[in-house]
Amino acid sequence: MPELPEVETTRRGILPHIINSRLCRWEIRTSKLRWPVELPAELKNQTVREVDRRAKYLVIHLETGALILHLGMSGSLSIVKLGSNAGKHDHIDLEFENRNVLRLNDPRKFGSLHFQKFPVESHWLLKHLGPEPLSPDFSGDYLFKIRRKRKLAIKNLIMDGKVVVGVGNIYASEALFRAGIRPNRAAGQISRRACGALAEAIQSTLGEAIRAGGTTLRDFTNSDGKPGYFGQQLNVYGRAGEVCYRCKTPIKAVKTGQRSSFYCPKCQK
DNA sequence: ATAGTCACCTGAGCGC
DNA sequence: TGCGCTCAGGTGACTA
Repeated sequence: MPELPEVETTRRGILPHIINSRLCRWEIRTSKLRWPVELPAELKNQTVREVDRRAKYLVIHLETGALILHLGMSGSLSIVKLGSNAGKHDHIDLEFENRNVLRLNDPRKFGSLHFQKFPVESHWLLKHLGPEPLSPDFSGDYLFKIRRKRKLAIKNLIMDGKVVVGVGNIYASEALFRAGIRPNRAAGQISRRACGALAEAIQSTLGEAIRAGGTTLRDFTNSDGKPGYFGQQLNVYGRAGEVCYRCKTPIKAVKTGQRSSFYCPKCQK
């Protein structure tokens, strides 16, 4: 269930349970995820130095490199006690010397796990990623510049990881609502002013969602402690036919690319 | 180079 | 209860 805020919430949730602990063994029950999962023997007994995030990838720094983990569409991580029974879609366990087990569950198997020696950014999955939305590298001016001559829908542009990372289908619709821009407007025709509003909307939407996810961190080790957008107010996503909270106009749904988008025809132009 | 489509996989929900 | 269809939070690979 992961967009950037969920991945960030997961990062903060697992961090205290594995940091400074040694990875003593692992169990790969299903290696057939998005790409074959195979971990080199050299990882054994390496200590977790840091748990980081890049885009929607969790980056678990060890001593000679890092694990790069993606949750795909349906992945989730939990911390369980050594020896606890694995369920149907519990594909991978990473066992630590403190008897904590980091367990990956992923029904649809779109997730992935790789190991990359330092420097981690050289990994092919990370190499071509655009700026983090919450970093100073991402701004209205940047968006304005990069959007030139682009004919695709603005929603597709902000969901392109080479442009900016971490904006998934839900938060793309939500950010466009905040900025007052229809999802299928051609990117190239968005004004400088609107690009500024959109960059801010992306940052505020993601930032608030991270803060909302943070409230569930305490329960992280419970398998049902699902952090994320269910607790949070969505203005348009999934609300086709219901009325806009702001103006009472019915929310519309459209397809942009092959994904559903939602918008208020009055608040968004 | 860009834009659009397909593919990977499982489960839930719906109409019949 | 069962069948078949559609849809779902992601994203690399492929095609035109």
